[in-house]
Amino acid sequence: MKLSKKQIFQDFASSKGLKSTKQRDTILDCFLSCDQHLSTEELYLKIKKNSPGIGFATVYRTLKLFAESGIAREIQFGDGQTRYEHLQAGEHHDHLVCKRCGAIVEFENETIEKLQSEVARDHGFTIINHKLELYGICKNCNS
Amino acid sequence: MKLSKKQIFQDFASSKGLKSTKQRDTILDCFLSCDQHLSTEELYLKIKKNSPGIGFATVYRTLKLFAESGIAREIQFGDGQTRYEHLQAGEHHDHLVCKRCGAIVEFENETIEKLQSEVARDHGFTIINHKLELYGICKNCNS
DNA sequence: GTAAAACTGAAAATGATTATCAATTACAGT
DNA sequence: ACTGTAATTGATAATCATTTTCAGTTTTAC
Ligand SMILES: [Mn+2]
Ligand SMILES: [Mn+2]
Ligand SMILES: [Zn+2]
Ligand SMILES: [Zn+2]
Repeated sequence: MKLSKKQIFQDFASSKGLKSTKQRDTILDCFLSCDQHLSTEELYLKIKKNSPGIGFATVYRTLKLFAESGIAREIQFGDGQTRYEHLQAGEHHDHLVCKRCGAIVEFENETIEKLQSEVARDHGFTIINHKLELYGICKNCNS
Repeated sequence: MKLSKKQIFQDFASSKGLKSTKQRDTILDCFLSCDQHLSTEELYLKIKKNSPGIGFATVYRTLKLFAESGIAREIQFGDGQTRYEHLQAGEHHDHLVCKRCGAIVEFENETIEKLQSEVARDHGFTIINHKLELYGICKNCNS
């Protein structure tokens, strides 16, 4: 059976000796209920609506923990803000980004991934991770 | 015949009504004589050796002009610094980046590029540019 | 219950980059 | 060569996202 993200984070927390606090619970709930690819500030503003009192330093700190625990992935689309997306363990995808409206579409392409491995092998590299982003104009903005 | 980068920048400058200054000449010479993928600060420090007096604001401004003129490309490898690399008109390449020693290897792969176009087409996107970076451990650091 | 260690929010600090501004310089027209 | 205007420059201040600091608070093991 697949562990829930909440469970995964709890396991991570206890293995690290982190304490359980209501702030982290609040942030985790909001993060999980939110759309993908939110910036730290966007999430902070959402959280403040229901839970004023939570400081932005805590949101920054907590999102980093989510990434470390494996339930989130840090991404940057070049707009100067770090974003976080939900990460399903073992899954991977890349992104199409609309330069006009900011829309983000996810895709997976096994052939591209394979070719990347080949390129790395040809150069003696051991790949740890990669970043593939296609920037352009989306269907909506085109029509 | 292929225009030199110096020529290209001069043409760009005059078409934009930019004036010719010794600072820009100095920065252009240093940039062209330097290795690829230098950060603004790295270039600034190199320039200061021979030409103290040049301010870093000018280096920042001038590198942006180089990018605008088409002789340089802005790149970011996630270390928080913007880097600039020489750009041959019409050419394109992607990067392998060593997470241990920082080595950067360039590669081109026509098949990957084609597959990217297909992915974009399948999603109704018109691609403007893309970013493909493979992060890992290089041959040297592996052995 | 107590004490040690982790956590928190507010505020200050950081680091890369950009904007401001007064002084300098380039250059087109005389 | 002289002049006027607009571009350029370097120093400095300002931004902006993120991180650090720190004093007070909360968790949790004993
Ligand atoms: Mn995604
Ligand atoms: Mn390159
Ligand atoms: Zn769009
Ligand atoms: Zn290496």
